[in-house]
Amino acid sequence: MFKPVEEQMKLLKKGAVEIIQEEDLSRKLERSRKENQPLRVKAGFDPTAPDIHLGHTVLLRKMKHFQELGHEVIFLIGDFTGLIGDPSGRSATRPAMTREEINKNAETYKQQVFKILDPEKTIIDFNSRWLGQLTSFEIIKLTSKYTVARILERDDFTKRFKAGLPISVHELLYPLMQAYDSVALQADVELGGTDQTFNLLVGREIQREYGQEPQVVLTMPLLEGLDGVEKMSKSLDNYVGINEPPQEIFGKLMSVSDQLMFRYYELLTDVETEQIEKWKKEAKEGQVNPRDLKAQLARMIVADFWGEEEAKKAADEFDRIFKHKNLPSEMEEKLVELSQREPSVGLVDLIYNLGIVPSRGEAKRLIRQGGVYLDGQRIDDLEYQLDGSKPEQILKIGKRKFYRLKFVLK
RNA sequence: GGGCAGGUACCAAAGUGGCCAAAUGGGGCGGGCUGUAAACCCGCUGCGGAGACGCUUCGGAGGUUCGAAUCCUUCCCUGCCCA
Repeated sequence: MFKPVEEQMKLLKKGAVEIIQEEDLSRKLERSRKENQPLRVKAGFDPTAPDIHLGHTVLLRKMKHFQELGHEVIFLIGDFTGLIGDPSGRSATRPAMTREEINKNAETYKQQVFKILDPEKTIIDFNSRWLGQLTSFEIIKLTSKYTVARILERDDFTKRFKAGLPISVHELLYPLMQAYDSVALQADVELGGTDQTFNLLVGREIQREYGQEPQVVLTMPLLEGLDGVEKMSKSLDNYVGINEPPQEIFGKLMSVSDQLMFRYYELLTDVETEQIEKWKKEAKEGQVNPRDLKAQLARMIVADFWGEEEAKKAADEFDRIFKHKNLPSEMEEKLVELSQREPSVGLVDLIYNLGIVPSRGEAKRLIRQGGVYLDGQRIDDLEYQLDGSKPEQILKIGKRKFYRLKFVLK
């Protein structure tokens, strides 16, 4: 029932930064195959960020690989952390979340996560189930199994400590709590981002202390955001949310650099590494137009979340607007009411009043700089008056924003 | 509790009585080039105004001054050192 170990390893290694220890993983796979027992694979998630973007999917996709190979994947929601308020975000102490909030977030998580994971095969669990049961005696016992010096080895603790930034005691406890999750779940493998390496390794130590075979740690890279430099995050606004409309996802992916495109192929698709390398070479030698590769990538990713049909539509629409410079097939409509007697309105007022820009100054700036088109005609006159007797006009702001203006006279 | 250093626009950071709506860099936005690439080039980036200019801003409040981001008082916040 399980595929040969070598074949499994190949898929599992794709995109991974580190596997500690690779031999351990082979051995576990070997045994699982022999005993026909799936591996227990754990990945933890914070209950605070229910808005999933492509960065999160790197890990989810790896979980999916395990599922496809027949293993048991546990999607662990760190609700215990949420309940007591994890301050590691520093600047402002994060307020503790309520049970209701966490449950709500968990629901949102499920909806989004199952766009990638197989709902039939995914076990969702909450770590409060066991962490909430620990007695203070047991907690002390747990903390006795690790030393302060070792905890401080963790890179960000070291940095904060050296920089004189505060580290509260319970933050020191988190790696241990997370490690205990592995004990409770008897995890064979734990997945996480490279930023989690330390915590994942503590899991190995603690499992050993509790007489379990240590888990294999598999880390995935943090996905670079659209800028290609910073990691993808909502706060930097360089992300692609998986709930965004197909058009939006497609467009954002097309704006990515060629270099980043290959990276995305590696981490966000199941295209084999050899194929990607081949494309890389071909693109460099001019045999393939990188644009086409990018369009294909964008289409694959849209298809993951919206299905093949929507993806094709998004691709066609994209070509339509940017390759053939046509109007998009669907545009946001804006109703403009004008008085019968004087059916005209100043362009600046219009843009501002429709809420397209935050201030009149911004509207003027756009016009002055030649970013405003009306029915395909660039308008750079600040005084320009729109004629409301023409009931429908197309307003274009910048390269991507289109509005269908409908004038209503009363 | 004592001592010290700080809090400036979206972020970083200069400015330490008028020339400051505030240098510079990043980010963002618009334009050019292009493959809606990236890189690069140009411009814009508090609000109102076509403009002249006016108004609101440099942690909060109050004060000195013809004039304050800059000086004084006080309060709040952050970090460091000592205890």
